[in-house]
Amino acid sequence: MGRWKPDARGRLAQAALELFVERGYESTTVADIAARAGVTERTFFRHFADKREVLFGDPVEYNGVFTDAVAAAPADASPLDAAALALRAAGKWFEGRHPYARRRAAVIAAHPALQEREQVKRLHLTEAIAAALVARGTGEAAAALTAELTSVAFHQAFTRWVTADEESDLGDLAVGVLDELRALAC
Amino acid sequence: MGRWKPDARGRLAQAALELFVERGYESTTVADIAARAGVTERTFFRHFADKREVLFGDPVEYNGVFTDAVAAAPADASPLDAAALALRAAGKWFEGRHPYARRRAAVIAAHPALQEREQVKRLHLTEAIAAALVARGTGEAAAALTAELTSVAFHQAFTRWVTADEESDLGDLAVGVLDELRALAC
DNA sequence: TACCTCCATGTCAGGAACTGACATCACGAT
DNA sequence: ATCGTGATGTCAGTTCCTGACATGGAGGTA
Repeated sequence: MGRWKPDARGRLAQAALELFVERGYESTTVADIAARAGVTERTFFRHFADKREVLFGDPVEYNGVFTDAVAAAPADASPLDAAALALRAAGKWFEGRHPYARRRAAVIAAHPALQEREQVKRLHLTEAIAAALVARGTGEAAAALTAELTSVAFHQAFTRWVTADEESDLGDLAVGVLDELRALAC
Repeated sequence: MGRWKPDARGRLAQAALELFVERGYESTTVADIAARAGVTERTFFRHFADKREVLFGDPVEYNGVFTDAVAAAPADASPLDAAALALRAAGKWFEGRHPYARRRAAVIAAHPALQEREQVKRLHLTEAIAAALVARGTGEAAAALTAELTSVAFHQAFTRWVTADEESDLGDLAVGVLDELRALAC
Protein backbone atom coordinates (compact mmCIF):
# COMPACT_ATOMS: atom_id res chain seq x y z
CA MET A 1 0.00 0.00 0.00
CA GLY A 2 1.17 3.44 -0.95
CA ARG A 3 2.25 6.29 1.19
CA TRP A 4 -1.29 7.68 1.25
CA LYS A 5 -4.71 6.10 0.99
CA PRO A 6 -5.82 6.21 -2.66
CA ASP A 7 -8.42 8.53 -4.20
CA ALA A 8 -8.17 11.52 -1.92
CA ARG A 9 -10.39 13.44 -4.32
CA GLY A 10 -13.16 10.88 -4.15
CA ARG A 11 -12.98 10.72 -0.38
CA LEU A 12 -13.20 14.49 -0.18
CA ALA A 13 -16.25 14.61 -2.45
CA GLN A 14 -18.00 11.93 -0.44
CA ALA A 15 -17.13 13.45 2.92
CA ALA A 16 -18.38 16.81 1.70
CA LEU A 17 -21.77 15.51 0.55
CA GLU A 18 -22.22 13.61 3.81
CA LEU A 19 -21.39 16.63 5.93
CA PHE A 20 -23.54 18.98 3.85
CA VAL A 21 -26.48 16.61 4.36
CA GLU A 22 -25.78 16.24 8.07
CA ARG A 23 -25.06 19.84 9.06
CA GLY A 24 -25.75 21.98 6.02
CA TYR A 25 -23.31 23.68 3.71
CA GLU A 26 -22.58 26.76 5.76
CA SER A 27 -22.04 24.96 9.05
CA THR A 28 -19.47 22.72 7.43
CA THR A 29 -15.94 24.07 7.16
CA VAL A 30 -13.42 22.91 4.62
CA ALA A 31 -11.33 21.77 7.56
CA ASP A 32 -14.21 19.49 8.61
CA ILE A 33 -14.37 17.96 5.16
CA ALA A 34 -10.63 17.46 4.97
CA ALA A 35 -10.55 15.89 8.43
CA ARG A 36 -13.25 13.38 7.54
CA ALA A 37 -11.43 12.52 4.34
CA GLY A 38 -8.18 12.11 6.26
CA VAL A 39 -6.21 14.89 4.54
CA THR A 40 -5.35 18.50 5.29
CA GLU A 41 -7.29 21.56 4.27
CA ARG A 42 -4.55 22.48 1.82
CA THR A 43 -5.03 19.20 -0.01
CA PHE A 44 -8.72 19.97 -0.39
CA PHE A 45 -7.85 23.12 -2.30
CA ARG A 46 -5.42 21.23 -4.49
CA HIS A 47 -8.26 19.03 -5.71
CA PHE A 48 -11.07 21.60 -5.83
CA ALA A 49 -10.84 25.25 -6.77
CA ASP A 50 -13.16 26.22 -3.94
CA LYS A 51 -15.58 24.84 -1.37
CA ARG A 52 -18.54 24.75 -3.80
CA GLU A 53 -16.72 22.91 -6.51
CA VAL A 54 -16.54 19.73 -4.48
CA LEU A 55 -20.19 19.01 -5.34
CA PHE A 56 -19.62 19.24 -9.08
CA GLY A 57 -17.87 16.59 -11.15
CA ASP A 58 -15.64 17.02 -14.14
CA PRO A 59 -17.46 19.42 -16.50
CA VAL A 60 -15.64 18.08 -19.55
CA GLU A 61 -16.98 14.60 -18.92
CA TYR A 62 -20.48 15.83 -18.08
CA ASN A 63 -20.83 18.26 -20.97
CA GLY A 64 -19.35 15.60 -23.21
CA VAL A 65 -22.43 13.44 -22.68
CA PHE A 66 -24.44 16.11 -24.49
CA THR A 67 -21.90 17.32 -27.01
CA ASP A 68 -20.82 13.83 -28.07
CA ALA A 69 -24.43 12.98 -28.80
CA VAL A 70 -24.82 16.14 -30.86
CA ALA A 71 -21.66 15.35 -32.78
CA ALA A 72 -22.79 11.79 -33.38
CA ALA A 73 -26.20 12.81 -34.73
CA PRO A 74 -26.90 11.93 -38.39
CA ALA A 75 -25.75 14.64 -40.77
CA ASP A 76 -29.28 15.23 -42.01
CA ALA A 77 -30.78 15.66 -38.54
CA SER A 78 -32.11 19.13 -37.75
CA PRO A 79 -30.51 21.05 -34.86
CA LEU A 80 -33.53 20.31 -32.70
CA ASP A 81 -33.35 16.61 -33.58
CA ALA A 82 -29.72 16.58 -32.54
CA ALA A 83 -30.76 18.27 -29.33
CA ALA A 84 -33.31 15.56 -28.67
CA LEU A 85 -30.59 12.94 -29.11
CA ALA A 86 -28.47 14.78 -26.58
CA LEU A 87 -31.37 14.73 -24.12
CA ARG A 88 -31.72 10.98 -24.61
CA ALA A 89 -28.01 10.48 -24.00
CA ALA A 90 -28.16 12.55 -20.84
CA GLY A 91 -31.17 10.59 -19.65
CA LYS A 92 -29.24 7.38 -20.13
CA TRP A 93 -26.20 8.76 -18.32
CA PHE A 94 -28.31 9.49 -15.26
CA GLU A 95 -29.76 6.00 -15.12
CA GLY A 96 -29.09 4.52 -11.70
CA ARG A 97 -27.99 7.87 -10.31
CA HIS A 98 -31.42 8.94 -9.12
CA PRO A 99 -30.80 8.42 -5.39
CA TYR A 100 -27.51 10.30 -5.53
CA ALA A 101 -28.99 13.05 -7.70
CA ARG A 102 -31.83 13.55 -5.23
CA ARG A 103 -29.56 13.97 -2.23
CA ARG A 104 -27.28 16.28 -4.13
CA ALA A 105 -30.18 18.35 -5.49
CA ALA A 106 -31.61 18.76 -2.01
CA VAL A 107 -28.33 20.12 -0.72
CA ILE A 108 -27.99 22.51 -3.63
CA ALA A 109 -31.59 23.72 -3.34
CA ALA A 110 -30.98 24.59 0.30
CA HIS A 111 -28.01 26.88 -0.31
CA PRO A 112 -27.96 29.92 -2.61
CA ALA A 113 -24.19 29.73 -2.95
CA LEU A 114 -24.53 26.28 -4.49
CA GLN A 115 -27.40 27.30 -6.76
CA GLU A 116 -25.13 29.95 -8.16
CA ARG A 117 -22.52 27.41 -9.07
CA GLU A 118 -25.12 25.11 -10.57
CA GLN A 119 -26.43 27.90 -12.77
CA VAL A 120 -23.00 28.68 -14.21
CA LYS A 121 -22.48 25.02 -14.89
CA ARG A 122 -25.77 25.10 -16.78
CA LEU A 123 -24.60 28.14 -18.72
CA HIS A 124 -21.37 26.41 -19.67
CA LEU A 125 -23.29 23.35 -20.77
CA THR A 126 -25.50 25.55 -22.94
CA GLU A 127 -22.45 27.11 -24.53
CA ALA A 128 -20.85 23.71 -25.09
CA ILE A 129 -23.98 22.45 -26.84
CA ALA A 130 -24.08 25.56 -29.01
CA ALA A 131 -20.46 25.00 -29.97
CA ALA A 132 -21.19 21.37 -30.85
CA LEU A 133 -24.06 22.49 -33.07
CA VAL A 134 -21.89 25.06 -34.80
CA ALA A 135 -19.35 22.30 -35.43
CA ARG A 136 -22.12 20.42 -37.26
CA GLY A 137 -22.72 23.40 -39.50
CA THR A 138 -25.57 25.14 -37.70
CA GLY A 139 -25.44 28.95 -37.79
CA GLU A 140 -24.30 30.80 -34.70
CA ALA A 141 -27.65 32.36 -33.83
CA ALA A 142 -29.70 29.21 -34.42
CA ALA A 143 -27.14 27.16 -32.51
CA ALA A 144 -27.29 29.49 -29.50
CA LEU A 145 -31.08 29.38 -29.40
CA THR A 146 -31.31 25.64 -29.95
CA ALA A 147 -28.79 25.13 -27.17
CA GLU A 148 -30.89 27.31 -24.89
CA LEU A 149 -33.99 25.29 -25.71
CA THR A 150 -32.09 22.08 -24.96
CA SER A 151 -30.88 23.52 -21.70
CA VAL A 152 -34.36 24.63 -20.72
CA ALA A 153 -35.85 21.25 -21.57
CA PHE A 154 -33.20 19.41 -19.60
CA HIS A 155 -33.39 21.74 -16.63
CA GLN A 156 -37.17 21.46 -16.38
CA ALA A 157 -37.10 17.71 -16.88
CA PHE A 158 -34.35 17.26 -14.33
CA THR A 159 -36.27 19.31 -11.77
CA ARG A 160 -39.35 17.17 -12.26
CA TRP A 161 -37.30 13.97 -12.25
CA VAL A 162 -35.59 14.81 -9.00
CA THR A 163 -38.78 16.06 -7.37
CA ALA A 164 -40.89 13.07 -8.31
CA ASP A 165 -41.11 10.28 -5.77
CA GLU A 166 -40.85 7.27 -8.04
CA GLU A 167 -38.11 7.21 -10.63
CA SER A 168 -39.20 7.87 -14.20
CA ASP A 169 -37.14 8.00 -17.41
CA LEU A 170 -35.30 11.29 -17.56
CA GLY A 171 -34.81 11.08 -21.33
CA ASP A 172 -38.55 10.65 -21.90
CA LEU A 173 -39.29 13.56 -19.60
CA ALA A 174 -36.82 15.85 -21.35
CA VAL A 175 -38.01 15.07 -24.86
CA GLY A 176 -41.54 15.56 -23.55
CA VAL A 177 -40.65 19.03 -22.31
CA LEU A 178 -39.11 19.80 -25.67
CA ASP A 179 -42.45 18.95 -27.27
CA GLU A 180 -44.27 21.14 -24.77
CA LEU A 181 -41.96 23.97 -25.78
CA ARG A 182 -42.79 23.34 -29.44
CA ALA A 183 -46.48 23.47 -28.69
CA LEU A 184 -46.11 26.67 -26.68
CA ALA A 185 -44.21 28.48 -29.36
CA CYS A 186 -46.65 27.69 -32.14
CA MET B 1 -25.93 68.91 6.17
CA GLY B 2 -26.26 65.66 8.02
CA ARG B 3 -23.78 63.79 10.03
CA TRP B 4 -22.74 61.78 6.98
CA LYS B 5 -22.71 62.48 3.27
CA PRO B 6 -25.95 61.18 1.77
CA ASP B 7 -26.42 58.05 -0.36
CA ALA B 8 -23.60 55.90 0.92
CA ARG B 9 -25.06 52.97 -1.00
CA GLY B 10 -24.95 54.83 -4.29
CA ARG B 11 -21.41 56.02 -3.69
CA LEU B 12 -20.33 52.49 -2.90
CA ALA B 13 -21.90 51.13 -6.07
CA GLN B 14 -20.26 53.79 -8.19
CA ALA B 15 -16.87 53.43 -6.54
CA ALA B 16 -17.03 49.67 -7.03
CA LEU B 17 -17.80 49.87 -10.75
CA GLU B 18 -15.02 52.42 -11.25
CA LEU B 19 -12.48 50.32 -9.41
CA PHE B 20 -13.52 47.10 -11.13
CA VAL B 21 -13.03 48.81 -14.49
CA GLU B 22 -9.69 50.30 -13.44
CA ARG B 23 -8.05 47.33 -11.70
CA GLY B 24 -10.35 44.37 -12.21
CA TYR B 25 -12.66 42.67 -9.73
CA GLU B 26 -10.12 40.47 -7.99
CA SER B 27 -7.48 43.14 -7.51
CA THR B 28 -10.02 45.39 -5.83
CA THR B 29 -10.64 44.82 -2.14
CA VAL B 30 -13.80 45.78 -0.33
CA ALA B 31 -11.63 48.08 1.76
CA ASP B 32 -10.61 49.89 -1.45
CA ILE B 33 -14.23 50.39 -2.45
CA ALA B 34 -15.21 51.60 0.98
CA ALA B 35 -12.29 54.02 1.10
CA ARG B 36 -13.20 55.57 -2.25
CA ALA B 37 -16.80 55.91 -1.12
CA GLY B 38 -15.66 57.49 2.13
CA VAL B 39 -17.03 54.84 4.49
CA THR B 40 -15.65 51.84 6.33
CA GLU B 41 -15.59 48.25 5.14
CA ARG B 42 -18.23 47.34 7.69
CA THR B 43 -20.64 49.83 6.16
CA PHE B 44 -20.15 48.22 2.77
CA PHE B 45 -21.41 44.92 4.17
CA ARG B 46 -24.37 46.65 5.73
CA HIS B 47 -25.51 47.80 2.29
CA PHE B 48 -24.51 44.75 0.25
CA ALA B 49 -24.64 41.14 1.28
CA ASP B 50 -21.27 40.47 -0.34
CA LYS B 51 -18.69 41.91 -2.67
CA ARG B 52 -20.48 40.72 -5.83
CA GLU B 53 -23.83 42.14 -4.90
CA VAL B 54 -22.61 45.71 -5.29
CA LEU B 55 -22.94 45.38 -9.07
CA PHE B 56 -26.58 44.32 -8.94
CA GLY B 57 -29.43 46.65 -8.19
CA ASP B 58 -32.59 45.95 -6.28
CA PRO B 59 -34.01 42.71 -7.73
CA VAL B 60 -37.56 43.59 -6.71
CA GLU B 61 -37.47 46.75 -8.79
CA TYR B 62 -35.75 45.07 -11.74
CA ASN B 63 -37.93 41.97 -11.83
CA GLY B 64 -40.92 44.22 -11.37
CA VAL B 65 -40.32 45.73 -14.79
CA PHE B 66 -41.10 42.34 -16.29
CA THR B 67 -43.73 41.10 -13.86
CA ASP B 68 -45.70 44.35 -13.84
CA ALA B 69 -45.92 44.20 -17.62
CA VAL B 70 -47.13 40.61 -17.45
CA ALA B 71 -49.72 41.54 -14.86
CA ALA B 72 -50.87 44.51 -16.94
CA ALA B 73 -51.31 42.46 -20.12
CA PRO B 74 -54.87 42.22 -21.48
CA ALA B 75 -56.77 39.32 -19.99
CA ASP B 76 -57.19 37.67 -23.38
CA ALA B 77 -53.49 37.82 -24.27
CA SER B 78 -51.74 34.46 -24.56
CA PRO B 79 -48.86 33.74 -22.18
CA LEU B 80 -46.39 34.32 -24.99
CA ASP B 81 -48.07 37.63 -25.87
CA ALA B 82 -47.75 38.72 -22.25
CA ALA B 83 -44.10 37.71 -22.41
CA ALA B 84 -43.60 39.90 -25.47
CA LEU B 85 -45.08 42.83 -23.59
CA ALA B 86 -42.64 42.21 -20.75
CA LEU B 87 -39.77 42.26 -23.23
CA ARG B 88 -40.99 45.60 -24.57
CA ALA B 89 -41.20 47.02 -21.08
CA ALA B 90 -37.69 45.83 -20.28
CA GLY B 91 -36.44 47.34 -23.51
CA LYS B 92 -37.94 50.65 -22.53
CA TRP B 93 -36.46 50.45 -19.04
CA PHE B 94 -32.98 50.09 -20.48
CA GLU B 95 -33.34 53.11 -22.74
CA GLY B 96 -30.51 55.51 -22.03
CA ARG B 97 -28.64 52.95 -19.99
CA HIS B 98 -26.63 51.51 -22.84
CA PRO B 99 -23.29 53.08 -21.89
CA TYR B 100 -23.65 51.98 -18.28
CA ALA B 101 -24.85 48.51 -19.29
CA ARG B 102 -21.84 48.07 -21.56
CA ARG B 103 -19.31 48.92 -18.90
CA ARG B 104 -21.05 46.73 -16.40
CA ALA B 105 -21.36 43.82 -18.81
CA ALA B 106 -17.67 44.03 -19.64
CA VAL B 107 -16.75 43.78 -15.98
CA ILE B 108 -19.07 40.84 -15.43
CA ALA B 109 -17.87 39.02 -18.53
CA ALA B 110 -14.30 39.26 -17.27
CA HIS B 111 -14.92 37.57 -13.92
CA PRO B 112 -16.47 34.12 -13.37
CA ALA B 113 -17.53 35.04 -9.86
CA LEU B 114 -19.70 37.81 -11.26
CA GLN B 115 -21.12 35.65 -14.04
CA GLU B 116 -22.29 33.28 -11.35
CA ARG B 117 -24.21 36.01 -9.62
CA GLU B 118 -25.68 37.21 -12.89
CA GLN B 119 -26.93 33.73 -13.70
CA VAL B 120 -28.78 33.39 -10.40
CA LYS B 121 -30.33 36.77 -10.92
CA ARG B 122 -31.50 35.51 -14.29
CA LEU B 123 -32.93 32.41 -12.65
CA HIS B 124 -34.81 34.49 -10.11
CA LEU B 125 -36.16 36.69 -12.88
CA THR B 126 -37.37 33.61 -14.70
CA GLU B 127 -39.14 32.38 -11.58
CA ALA B 128 -40.69 35.79 -10.99
CA ILE B 129 -42.06 35.86 -14.54
CA ALA B 130 -43.45 32.37 -14.12
CA ALA B 131 -45.17 33.42 -10.90
CA ALA B 132 -46.66 36.46 -12.64
CA LEU B 133 -48.01 34.23 -15.40
CA VAL B 134 -49.53 31.84 -12.88
CA ALA B 135 -51.21 34.81 -11.24
CA ARG B 136 -52.82 35.52 -14.61
CA GLY B 137 -54.23 32.02 -14.72
CA THR B 138 -51.59 30.22 -16.75
CA GLY B 139 -50.90 26.64 -15.68
CA GLU B 140 -47.73 25.93 -13.72
CA ALA B 141 -45.95 23.96 -16.42
CA ALA B 142 -46.81 26.32 -19.28
CA ALA B 143 -45.89 29.30 -17.10
CA ALA B 144 -42.49 27.84 -16.27
CA LEU B 145 -41.70 27.16 -19.90
CA THR B 146 -43.00 30.49 -21.15
CA ALA B 147 -40.92 32.22 -18.52
CA GLU B 148 -37.87 30.28 -19.68
CA LEU B 149 -38.51 31.33 -23.27
CA THR B 150 -38.84 34.93 -22.17
CA SER B 151 -35.64 34.68 -20.23
CA VAL B 152 -33.80 33.13 -23.15
CA ALA B 153 -35.07 35.78 -25.54
CA PHE B 154 -34.08 38.59 -23.22
CA HIS B 155 -30.69 37.11 -22.44
CA GLN B 156 -29.81 36.63 -26.10
CA ALA B 157 -31.12 40.06 -27.06
CA PHE B 158 -29.28 41.71 -24.20
CA THR B 159 -26.04 40.02 -25.20
CA ARG B 160 -26.39 41.25 -28.75
CA TRP B 161 -27.46 44.71 -27.61
CA VAL B 162 -24.48 45.10 -25.34
CA THR B 163 -22.06 43.65 -27.86
CA ALA B 164 -23.21 45.78 -30.77
CA ASP B 165 -21.35 49.03 -31.32
CA GLU B 166 -24.21 51.33 -32.13
CA GLU B 167 -27.24 51.31 -29.87
CA SER B 168 -30.32 49.55 -31.20
CA ASP B 169 -33.74 49.06 -29.61
CA LEU B 170 -33.51 46.31 -27.02
CA GLY B 171 -37.25 45.66 -27.09
CA ASP B 172 -37.19 45.11 -30.86
CA LEU B 173 -34.23 42.80 -30.53
CA ALA B 174 -35.86 40.73 -27.81
CA VAL B 175 -39.17 40.31 -29.59
CA GLY B 176 -37.16 39.41 -32.68
CA VAL B 177 -35.35 36.65 -30.80
CA LEU B 178 -38.71 35.39 -29.55
CA ASP B 179 -39.81 35.08 -33.17
CA GLU B 180 -36.59 33.25 -34.04
CA LEU B 181 -37.38 30.82 -31.24
CA ARG B 182 -40.85 30.32 -32.65
CA ALA B 183 -39.43 29.59 -36.06
CA LEU B 184 -36.87 27.16 -34.66
CA ALA B 185 -39.38 25.17 -32.68
CA CYS B 186 -41.80 24.72 -35.57
C1' DT C 1 22.12 -2.23 -4.04
C1' DA C 2 22.66 2.72 -4.18
C1' DC C 3 21.07 6.75 -5.94
C1' DC C 4 17.82 10.08 -7.86
C1' DT C 5 13.84 12.28 -9.61
C1' DC C 6 8.90 12.85 -9.29
C1' DC C 7 4.86 14.33 -7.24
C1' DA C 8 1.08 14.03 -3.95
C1' DT C 9 0.76 15.59 0.39
C1' DG C 10 2.07 18.21 4.68
C1' DT C 11 3.31 22.56 7.12
C1' DC C 12 3.08 27.35 7.85
C1' DA C 13 2.25 32.18 7.22
C1' DG C 14 -0.79 35.52 5.54
C1' DG C 15 -4.40 38.19 2.88
C1' DA C 16 -9.15 39.04 2.03
C1' DA C 17 -14.11 38.18 2.79
C1' DC C 18 -17.54 38.34 5.99
C1' DT C 19 -19.94 38.53 10.93
C1' DG C 20 -21.27 39.71 15.70
C1' DA C 21 -21.07 42.90 19.54
C1' DC C 22 -20.86 47.18 21.15
C1' DA C 23 -20.04 52.39 20.87
C1' DT C 24 -21.16 56.94 18.89
C1' DC C 25 -23.76 60.88 17.91
C1' DA C 26 -26.66 63.95 14.65
C1' DC C 27 -31.51 64.22 13.86
C1' DG C 28 -36.36 64.39 14.82
C1' DA C 29 -40.16 63.75 17.92
C1' DT C 30 -42.18 64.70 22.33
C1' DA D 1 -34.45 70.01 27.04
C1' DT D 2 -34.68 65.18 26.73
C1' DC D 3 -34.86 60.85 24.49
C1' DG D 4 -35.09 57.30 21.09
C1' DT D 5 -33.75 56.05 16.49
C1' DG D 6 -30.81 54.56 13.12
C1' DA D 7 -26.80 54.92 10.16
C1' DT D 8 -22.18 54.60 10.86
C1' DG D 9 -17.62 53.51 13.29
C1' DT D 10 -14.56 50.27 15.86
C1' DC D 11 -12.71 45.90 16.80
C1' DA D 12 -12.07 41.09 17.38
C1' DG D 13 -12.67 36.77 15.32
C1' DT D 14 -13.79 32.94 11.88
C1' DT D 15 -13.44 30.98 7.43
C1' DC D 16 -11.95 30.79 2.72
C1' DC D 17 -8.21 30.55 -0.17
C1' DT D 18 -3.11 31.08 -1.76
C1' DG D 19 2.01 31.02 -2.06
C1' DA D 20 6.35 29.05 -0.58
C1' DC D 21 8.81 25.52 1.04
C1' DA D 22 9.53 20.77 3.20
C1' DT D 23 8.87 15.66 3.18
C1' DG D 24 9.29 11.03 1.87
C1' DG D 25 7.45 6.81 -0.59
C1' DA D 26 7.30 5.04 -5.62
C1' DG D 27 9.58 3.92 -9.54
C1' DG D 28 13.31 4.27 -12.62
C1' DT D 29 18.46 3.89 -13.60
C1' DA D 30 23.37 2.82 -12.96
